[in-house]
Amino acid sequence: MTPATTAQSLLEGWQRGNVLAADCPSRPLLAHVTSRWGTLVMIVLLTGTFRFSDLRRRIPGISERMLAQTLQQLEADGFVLRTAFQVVPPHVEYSLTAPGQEAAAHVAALANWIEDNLTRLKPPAARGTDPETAKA
Amino acid sequence: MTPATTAQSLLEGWQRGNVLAADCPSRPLLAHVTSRWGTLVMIVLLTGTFRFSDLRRRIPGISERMLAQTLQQLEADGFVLRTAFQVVPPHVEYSLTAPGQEAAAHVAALANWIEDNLTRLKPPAARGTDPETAKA
DNA sequence: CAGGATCCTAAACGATACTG
DNA sequence: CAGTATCGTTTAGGATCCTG
Repeated sequence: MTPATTAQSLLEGWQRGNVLAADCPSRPLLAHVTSRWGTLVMIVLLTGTFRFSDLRRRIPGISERMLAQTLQQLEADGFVLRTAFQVVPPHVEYSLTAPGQEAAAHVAALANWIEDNLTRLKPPAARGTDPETAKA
Repeated sequence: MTPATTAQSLLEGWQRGNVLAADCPSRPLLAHVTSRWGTLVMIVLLTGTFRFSDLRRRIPGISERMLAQTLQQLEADGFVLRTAFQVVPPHVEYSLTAPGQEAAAHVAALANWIEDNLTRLKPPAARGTDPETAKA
């Protein structure tokens, strides 16, 4: 850590509009939104407001821990709005903020593009034997 | 491996257009393109054709291994075109395929959106003390 | 120059048990 | 119901050395 960590010096390290810089503030945000579960949570929330359990059911394979963690990140980032009703048993609803909806739209656009263009990419045969799957 | 692995039976496991299914074929593709370095490689390649060393220099912080691995994945997926000239010393050029450019455009759009909307998301104070950074 | 091989650390992830 | 705490496993990622 350098002695003079002023706003000025911080700005010197990365050019504005450069996601490539390792210390670009947008990197963690991008990471959260493009993370394994972050992507799916954003896509699901794009379709409505849901409770914790609803989200778990709609995202097959996600664990409680990962869902909670992902939601907290996205909330801290300002993508997700968490609304807790003070009742017992607890009732919490999750939805997208206004910026969250815009970001989610981009994420969904990418996901949809990939689905729609699967055949233009590598042929099914190649996809079946890629290193990821065949590593066993 | 089930006895009848027909196209039909494969289609039964996941509904078309559902990235949420754990076994959706688009998931690995999405994962590669949204991976830490995959994103950056795609964005850089969107601006032109580059050699291995060029890419390393343009993506600060990436290691040889990760660059090689990322490029191989993206090539296997059909996003990246690898052109090797048979000369010594070796000369290899990387560029985006046609579908790769479309995919990269989506990735870049998301990254740019985040940069442009940083201030609409959490205030700088919150970003400075998020769990990721302050975990030490 | 463009990687492959190897070894290692850190982080992500998952399962389970428990609590207000 | 909506999480937290803890633990163990798996994977991503990094450093280094080596080769065609």
